[in-house]
Amino acid sequence: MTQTNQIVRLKNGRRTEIRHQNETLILQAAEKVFAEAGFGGATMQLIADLAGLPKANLHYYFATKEDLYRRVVHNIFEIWLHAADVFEEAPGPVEGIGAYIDAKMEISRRHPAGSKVWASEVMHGAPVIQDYLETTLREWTSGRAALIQQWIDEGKMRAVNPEHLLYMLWATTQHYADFGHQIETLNGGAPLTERQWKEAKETVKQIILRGIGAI
Amino acid sequence: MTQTNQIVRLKNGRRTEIRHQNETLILQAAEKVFAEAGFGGATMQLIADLAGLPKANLHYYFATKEDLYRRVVHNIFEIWLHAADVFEEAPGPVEGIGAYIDAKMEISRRHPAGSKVWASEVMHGAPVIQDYLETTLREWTSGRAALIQQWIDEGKMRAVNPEHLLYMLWATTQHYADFGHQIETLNGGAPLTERQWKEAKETVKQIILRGIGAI
DNA sequence: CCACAACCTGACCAATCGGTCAATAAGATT
DNA sequence: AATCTTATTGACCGATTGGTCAGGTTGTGG
Repeated sequence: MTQTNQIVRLKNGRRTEIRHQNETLILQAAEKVFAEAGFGGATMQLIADLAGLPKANLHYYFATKEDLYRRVVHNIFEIWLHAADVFEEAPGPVEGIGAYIDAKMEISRRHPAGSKVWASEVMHGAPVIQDYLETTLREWTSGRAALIQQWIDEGKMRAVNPEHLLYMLWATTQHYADFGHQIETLNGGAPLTERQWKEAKETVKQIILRGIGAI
Repeated sequence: MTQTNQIVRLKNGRRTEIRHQNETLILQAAEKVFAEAGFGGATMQLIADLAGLPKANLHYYFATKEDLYRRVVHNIFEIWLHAADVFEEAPGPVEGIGAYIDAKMEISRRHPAGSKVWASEVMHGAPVIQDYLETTLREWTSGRAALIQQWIDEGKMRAVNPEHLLYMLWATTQHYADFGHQIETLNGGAPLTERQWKEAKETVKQIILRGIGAI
């Protein structure tokens, strides 16, 4: 089975490459349009125009608008989830939470569109990824909450509710993507500079790490 | 002019009452639908059904979908803005920021739909309230930032970037409305209880006030 | 070179959208 | 009771939507 698939893939290298390239192109355009207009406001025509393809071509690769949307959301969810790998290996809250804040701030900076799509999906009741919330995310959360509790028991930080601390981390870091337009407006219409991003990260880390008594 | 208007209003009491009642009814339904479906996903028919009125009746009170949406957003913005009156009268960060967190958490709890509409509007580039961001909100923000800076100068709290502190306050409190569905899912599918809301408020206040060195 | 499969796309369609309008009902004014 | 204004609504309309499909092109294996 695996061998056959590999042979086919080698022989059809050109074909699968075309498919992969076009799917990526469409997914990137879709992420942008969904972020800017929301699921309801986005149209297949807009996505097609941004991708530089005829609309019918989109439906060749993605059967429905919802299928395309689902793929976009799943891609973001993966990035979102793996940003927390730094959490596990850390010896304590200073390193673990500090690195997590850095990682999530970087996601907000590098993938603002994806973050908005994710926020929008959850805000509208998670019609597409409800099962993920109930399985993967729930496990992830209780795992990290347990780790935080362990740090508390070991005297590495003050006793705070781990769940609410996690919500604070999500909220604060995600804010820089979701409300990026508001921040930019309040910043005189200009995006945050390299220095300002650094200051944002430092401020958030300082307040939270000090707030939980880790430093 | 004023006297004439008053006479007219008294004489037309019944009429203006009908108008006021229907506008309120429509605005409440619209807030809910816009929050659940976004501007693009919301339809006048859905709003009409939720309000229990024929669609044509909506257009009698609100010329266009955008007019209706604009009114919903403005209403939220007013609530949002006046929540910060507590800020000004406070002698220091413990009272000022503490009360502000309480007020904003209460808004997230009592007006989750409105908060989502506001978040959605900003997330999509504030097409309707961009002027408000550039005028009212900008003044409001620089005013509060100056007050925070004053507290810092008076030694009432540590030196942190006031803007980023404000963003943290907005993000954290608003999160309980915008991501309420996610929180509810992680809470076993049940809304936060009275006790959990209280714990959320306390955790947020503790971490932030301690994080800025105010307690 | 042929046959087959994957890829591409202009033209088209039913459904739904925001919005209009003429006709009617209800309330207020004289 | 006559008259005027406001409120109500079913029927309707042009525009746009997601999605389909037939027919053509391109790449691949034999």
